[in-house]
Amino acid sequence: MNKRNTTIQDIAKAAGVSTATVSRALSNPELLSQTKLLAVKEAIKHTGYRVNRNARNLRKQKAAAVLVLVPNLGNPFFSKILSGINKGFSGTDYSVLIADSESFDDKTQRIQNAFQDGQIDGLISLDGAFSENEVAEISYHLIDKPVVFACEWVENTDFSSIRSDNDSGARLAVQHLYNLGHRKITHISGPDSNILTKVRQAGFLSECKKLKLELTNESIIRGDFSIQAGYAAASQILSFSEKPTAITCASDEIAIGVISQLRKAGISVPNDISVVGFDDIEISNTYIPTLTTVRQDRFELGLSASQAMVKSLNNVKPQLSIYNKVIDVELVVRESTAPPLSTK
Amino acid sequence: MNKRNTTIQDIAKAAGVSTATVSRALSNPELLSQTKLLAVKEAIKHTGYRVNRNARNLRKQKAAAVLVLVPNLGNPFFSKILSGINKGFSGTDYSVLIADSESFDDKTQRIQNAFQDGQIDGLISLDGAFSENEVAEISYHLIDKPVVFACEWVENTDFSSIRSDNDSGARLAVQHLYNLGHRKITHISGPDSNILTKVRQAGFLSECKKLKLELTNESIIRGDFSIQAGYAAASQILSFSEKPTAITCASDEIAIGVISQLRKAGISVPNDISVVGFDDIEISNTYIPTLTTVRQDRFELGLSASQAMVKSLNNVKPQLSIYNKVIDVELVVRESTAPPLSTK
DNA sequence: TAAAAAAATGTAATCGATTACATTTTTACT
DNA sequence: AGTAAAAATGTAATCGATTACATTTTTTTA
Repeated sequence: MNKRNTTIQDIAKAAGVSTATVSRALSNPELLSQTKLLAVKEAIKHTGYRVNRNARNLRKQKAAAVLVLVPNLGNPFFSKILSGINKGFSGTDYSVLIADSESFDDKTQRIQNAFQDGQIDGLISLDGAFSENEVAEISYHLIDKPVVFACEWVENTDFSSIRSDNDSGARLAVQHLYNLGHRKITHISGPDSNILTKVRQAGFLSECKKLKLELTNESIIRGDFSIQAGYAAASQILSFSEKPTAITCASDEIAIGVISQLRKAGISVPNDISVVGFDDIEISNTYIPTLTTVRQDRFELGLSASQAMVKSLNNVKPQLSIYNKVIDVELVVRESTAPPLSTK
Repeated sequence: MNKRNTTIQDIAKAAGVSTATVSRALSNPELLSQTKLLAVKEAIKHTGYRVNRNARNLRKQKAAAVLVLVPNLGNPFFSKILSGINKGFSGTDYSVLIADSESFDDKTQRIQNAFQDGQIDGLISLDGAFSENEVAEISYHLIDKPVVFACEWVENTDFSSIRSDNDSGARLAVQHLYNLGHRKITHISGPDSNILTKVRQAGFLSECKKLKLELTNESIIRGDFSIQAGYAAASQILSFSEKPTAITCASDEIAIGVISQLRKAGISVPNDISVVGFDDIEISNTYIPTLTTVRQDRFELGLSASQAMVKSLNNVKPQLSIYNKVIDVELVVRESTAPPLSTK
């Protein structure tokens, strides 16, 4: 089994043609006569020949691979996005490399290296946490290399991005609560620097204003996206003199943390306080109570991102953000929201 | 920025040495005199030169990449394992390719192709669902190519594998319930064909026998690892004339499904029935009730697998399973288990 | 200090496919 | 039928690093 590899030379000999013809049979079959094409195909089938990627890539100066940068691979939130990305590349002959932002201290460097090493042709980043400097670095060194942001993105750049309609999502949550009769709503936000947080919070505030809901400095609690942040936020809320009747969260994890902590304090969701999450992660549909939340189509996010990347790769276009897409979100009403006590 | 790449020739010229010397400076610096080494290093630093992976790999007949086969990328269970795998390869110059078993119909073919194409040097499979034929295929064609199974594995093969101590896990769950006073326990198992299921179920049965617990044909309910399977199992249990006082599950998802469904039928966990999960996924610690479960160290699983792979890769050893490892599990006692009603 | 051994360095072939350019064959047209 | 245009095919250079083998330099040894 392990002599020398079958090469294009072998095929050429077997089919009685030149190596150029074999190569053409592989990548531009329409250039060949039926006769030769058939002969080559026959020889290929017969020997089980497969092209050597390294040789092809070296000659073509391609990597035939794309790097996916994930902020934290251990976080299950990203798995569905990855799945979508993978789907988008199946059928193409690109490989998907996955890297975890957390695992190296200079991700900009790491990205540049990967490009320079000829390891990748493009970058899909689920991580939007890049400083202005870093973006400048990337833009400068990676001119005409395709970069697509998925889920998160970086403000004021020309990079393509595929994102959920976070603004609408935040508004839908408020509207839903408003329609149930809630008038005092608190928003638990994510980390300051995060773009999703900003947009969702802005949507929340804007919609509250639109509905003429009172806003105080207790209307926003800052956290991160974690369950622990939910715990902390719940504790804060418990200390408020006038408690909200409803809470919208920047993530489902926060929502779960909040609910779990409120419950420990004897406050029932949704009887005493309603809670809306964001994302619709796996567990939301089976948590007790099941979670009313804003669904992001994570698979679609990944799929669209990879499709945009494939297009970019084929056109060898500069990174002008030709491929931007905002994906609709949807409010999923479940058990964690109900009319406020006063109206019952 | 985008002229010709800096090559080893450029460095050679700049440093006043031959290309061979530059190459040695890169991979066998100990062969060089300080003088030349320094000159080369200087030139490299100065030009920002990076080796072209395709050229190197072509010449060395390596891919410098490993394929990770995931049964279902969309399932968050795998993300922590992936994270561990990634960690294990950071610092090496191997890339990690990820593929989703679900996304192609003939995974054996896919694996072989990846090897033949020179795309990968090794395979880490989180997917243990290979038929005898498939294993034979792989063994035959991939002689001396390293293959490591992580989490799942295939019986009666020589492939390396890193796995949790599933048997102990199952036993720990039974012992815990037994100690609480439970005498009638039902196990909700996973899909028939799955190796994890088999081992956990065997552990359950064996431990029950050891403790002289009565076993009936209602002692095992077959499902899959999903929440839905938990729903279904709960419905079945509700129909039993004599209900168990405790349930052990082949996964946390099942456990959550069971709890959620029992609750809808007015049965409280742990007051009426105790439930133990398996895995300790993210949510288990915040589900209501928080879940007593058997923790698998998924990160460690991935890390060990990648370390075994790196070793195999370096030794170019055949796939004799030199690198097997069983990782300890741990029972995490939380709220979903309590003494049975009768003893209260 | 000369010869032998060891260390350092260089030359050039090599990995396997692609493709610019050259040549041959076929088709189309007058 | 003869020629121009188009299609098919071939030849050989090329992508960039590695390494077998050859050669030079340095160190060791007698």
